[in-house]
Amino acid sequence: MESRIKEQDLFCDLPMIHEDVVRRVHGLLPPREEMFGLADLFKVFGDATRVRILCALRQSELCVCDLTALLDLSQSAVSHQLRVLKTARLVRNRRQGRVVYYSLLDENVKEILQVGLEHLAEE
Amino acid sequence: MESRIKEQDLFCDLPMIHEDVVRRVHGLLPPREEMFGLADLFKVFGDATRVRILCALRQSELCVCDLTALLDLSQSAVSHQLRVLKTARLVRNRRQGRVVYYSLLDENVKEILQVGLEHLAEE
DNA sequence: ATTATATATGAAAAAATGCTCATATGTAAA
DNA sequence: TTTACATATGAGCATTTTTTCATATATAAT
Repeated sequence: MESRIKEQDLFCDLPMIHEDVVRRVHGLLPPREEMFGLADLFKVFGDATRVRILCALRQSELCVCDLTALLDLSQSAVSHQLRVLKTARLVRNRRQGRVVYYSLLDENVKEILQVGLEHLAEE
Repeated sequence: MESRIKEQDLFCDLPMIHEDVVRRVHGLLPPREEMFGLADLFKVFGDATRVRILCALRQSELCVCDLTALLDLSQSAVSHQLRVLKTARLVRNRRQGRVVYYSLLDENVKEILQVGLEHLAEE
């Protein structure tokens, strides 16, 4: 993955650096793990197929077949992406007979989509 | 990229599909372009290096050299990612002499980071 | 039990992404 | 104008990601 910041690496060897600012910002950064987690979270949102799935589930619980119909993708591709979404804990599912229904896990997921959409609207 | 949804593709040929629900959800989906734009937006947030850059810029305007010092990356890598961030209109820059300072473009970017961090905290 | 159907999954192809290296550009100082 | 330095960028490589294809699993109906 990536190596830890060592103290001697905190500042580059160039003369024009703003040491004081860098040191202060470094102290205010979220923990490393948190930033990596944040990137991983957004990464899941960063795919058109998954966004479309999430937007659909925002309206209603849907089964895999429903989603396959809505998106122009193979059932396999949809299933694979649903697994990604479930692993990331953005959706949950329940089985009824041989049909598996998916829905958004919580309001937070809706909110993230919402903030993103609002950002796009403001341009 | 991806082909348009044709009317005959709206429903798959399986018998157990919930036609009514799918049709309703289809009408409520954001425009195709918007969902693709949303995915592209989150894609930019979906990388640890860029998230770290954004978290740093959340605290203060910084020059490329500062960022290179904060992250354990090459100046080239930082510059490349800054270009991605700028193209996505998440950061802006100003030149002062030969130093280029970067900062977040607007409050919206902070907000997106914030919502993401809050989601992580709720687990 | 056998067949049908909805979903899941492994492997491999295909596509996208991020980094490094070398080098270019732009500005300032000598 | 020559040199130095901060930043930018193109090309190539390595890695990751997403899709497809074939097939497996799970449940229901016959």
